[in-house]
Amino acid sequence: MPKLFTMTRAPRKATIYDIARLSGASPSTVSAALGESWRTRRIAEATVESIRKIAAEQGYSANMQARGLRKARSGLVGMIIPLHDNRFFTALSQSFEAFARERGLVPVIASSLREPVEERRIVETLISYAVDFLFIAGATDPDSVSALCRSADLRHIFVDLPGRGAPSVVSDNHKGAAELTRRLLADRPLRGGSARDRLYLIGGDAGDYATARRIEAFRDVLTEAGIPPDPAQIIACGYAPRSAMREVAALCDRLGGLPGGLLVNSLTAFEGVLGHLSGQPAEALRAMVVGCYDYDPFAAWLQFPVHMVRQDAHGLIREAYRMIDENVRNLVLTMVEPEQIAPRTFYDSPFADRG
Amino acid sequence: MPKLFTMTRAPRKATIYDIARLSGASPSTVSAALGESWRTRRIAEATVESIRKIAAEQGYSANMQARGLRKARSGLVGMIIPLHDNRFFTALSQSFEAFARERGLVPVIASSLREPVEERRIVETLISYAVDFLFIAGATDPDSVSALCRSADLRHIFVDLPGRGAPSVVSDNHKGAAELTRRLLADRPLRGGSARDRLYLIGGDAGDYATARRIEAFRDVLTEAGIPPDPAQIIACGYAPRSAMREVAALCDRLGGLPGGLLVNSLTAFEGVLGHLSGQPAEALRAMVVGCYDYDPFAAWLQFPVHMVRQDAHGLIREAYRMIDENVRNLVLTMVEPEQIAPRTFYDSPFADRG
DNA sequence: CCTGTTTGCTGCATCGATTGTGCAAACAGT
DNA sequence: ACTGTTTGCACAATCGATGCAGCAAACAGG
Repeated sequence: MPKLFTMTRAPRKATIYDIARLSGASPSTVSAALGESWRTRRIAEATVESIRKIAAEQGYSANMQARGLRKARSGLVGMIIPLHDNRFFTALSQSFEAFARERGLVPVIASSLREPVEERRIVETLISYAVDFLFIAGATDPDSVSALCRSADLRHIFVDLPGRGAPSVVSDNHKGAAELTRRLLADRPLRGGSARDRLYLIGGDAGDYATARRIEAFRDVLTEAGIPPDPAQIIACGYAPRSAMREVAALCDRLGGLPGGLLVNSLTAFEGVLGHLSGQPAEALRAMVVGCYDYDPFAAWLQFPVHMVRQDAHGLIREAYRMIDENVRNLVLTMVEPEQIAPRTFYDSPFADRG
Repeated sequence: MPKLFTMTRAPRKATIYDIARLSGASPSTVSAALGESWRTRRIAEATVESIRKIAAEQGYSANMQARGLRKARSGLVGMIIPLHDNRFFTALSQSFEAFARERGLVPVIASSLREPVEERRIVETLISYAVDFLFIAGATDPDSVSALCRSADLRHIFVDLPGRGAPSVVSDNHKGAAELTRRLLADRPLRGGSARDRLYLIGGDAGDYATARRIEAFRDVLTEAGIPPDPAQIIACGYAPRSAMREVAALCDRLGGLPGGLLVNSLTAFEGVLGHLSGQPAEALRAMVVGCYDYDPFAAWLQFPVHMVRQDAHGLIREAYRMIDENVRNLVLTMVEPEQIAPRTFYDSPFADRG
């Protein structure tokens, strides 16, 4: 069997100067021939052909650093997400990447882990690399990010939470949460006869835009239903699984058992909630209604039914790209509708043929 | 309230030439002062201080395209994964990113959707951007990727599946699957009295390295246990949820009911399996043992217990970085041990304080 | 044949940072 | 005071691609 890979060091990558030498043309002609500009620069079609042939033989590909330096744009496009380990954000990533590829751009996805310092560092880094535009999903401090981007003249769009410094595309959190709350109440009308006979919202950060909207909707719907919520029914304890687990345990302690209903505000919080709930007897669980803002295919099939809301990640990203394509600069705020997913439903993602 | 953002176009970003002008020093001195080389270039500490002060005031940050062009490296590091929408791969992403940041590098993560053509395009693009090294997780054609990388003198490491053209770091799939199979058998010794009284492996591509190792282990353990498997017990129907759903439905049809046990070979396949299983009566489900290669926090709490295997994504990536750091060039293959996760277990990820 | 236009290409400066080389001024040694 | 070393910095080339300005040759029109 032949040795597949020799250890011979590859010769330096071919440049337009190499192709120029080989083809007898000048570097500027080669550049034009390999790019789009050969027509306007009146390079003979025959010349273009022969140059392209040689370039292909040499396995030429442009040095994007040089091109970027000259053209002051890189072909890179950035997106900031809080973390990779969450279905909603990975759905954003997947769509962001797909649309970027469609346009011949290279997506750079960075996760901030919701750290303001990290967030700024990432933006500064992406600016250093001259990304052509930036999508910001889940910034802790949108205004400061906008200021940074503006100072570098970098186009940016806020996704999932609105900023005051650039166009924004957000989920209709109020509508999604209102509808979810209604569904939970329809399932079991928790009129608050006792503290246990109530619906509790858990998880998220009340300072966050999305969470704030959802809490608002939660309050509105309960109030409309004639059962205005007690502040104790809203437990915005952050997104970390651990803390949600602690809080739901503490709640059960206070109540002397499971609450009548739980609206969990994020998948990560739900992971924690689950850690506690699953220690509970099955019949107790069945006596409870549970909802979760955000959809996860596995969470759809738990021991107890879970009403879920699927945010339209693909739609959010599509809208954001539309704004880039149409060069929208004003402070518009586009809403994208989320979708209610009934318990035990098989949902096919836009990348369902995936592996 | 003051207008937060004026529409005044930002002045062009400051360069070392601007800083040079402002500080009275030469561009080369500025470059040295702002970098690491000022000591060896004998720039007076006082000069360095004053230049850095001015640079900070001007919000200077280096143009990475120019630097990259000159130094022939970019500070970008690439990783290819099949897709974002899967816990195992996102865990790889998260760790890849964390280690990159630690080293001051910018991670570029690209998903190939397991398309050979896309895969090559991605590698070529990353080469154009002069990424400093590349991790390849889940290539469809490792040898061809290696050839491409070698032609550009690009260091690369295979992760999760071994390549013949570069060092590899892989999970010990055989061990993980063997142990999982044993656990399933311990739970319910399926001796194959009838076709229903058997363990079935479903999902994955028998041509894939990981799947092949797992199938091997599955066979080995059953054979050891004195119940050599029938070929019909191995259904490598790919990774797509839809196809797993079809296949498991077909299997149940053939058997006239649920099989005694199911070892699902990937999370995406498991999503599909679930779509079918969940239509089944609860007591039928409880009569079955289920295992899944790969871990998902929600899958841990389904209606029926699921034995899972958690691959050590963090460990895989750590090893891969170690090889880069230590400049390993020979064709080593490092194994990282996966971990068995008992049903209904709360597992804390390395990024558990996340949001 | 002579002038004006079009065609097809080359030369050169440029983007911003890095780095090898060179060169004064300061300083040390005798 | 005179030579040799060290210190501190500036100059200019360079990385690879791009695009403006310009220049021969071919060609058209009279």
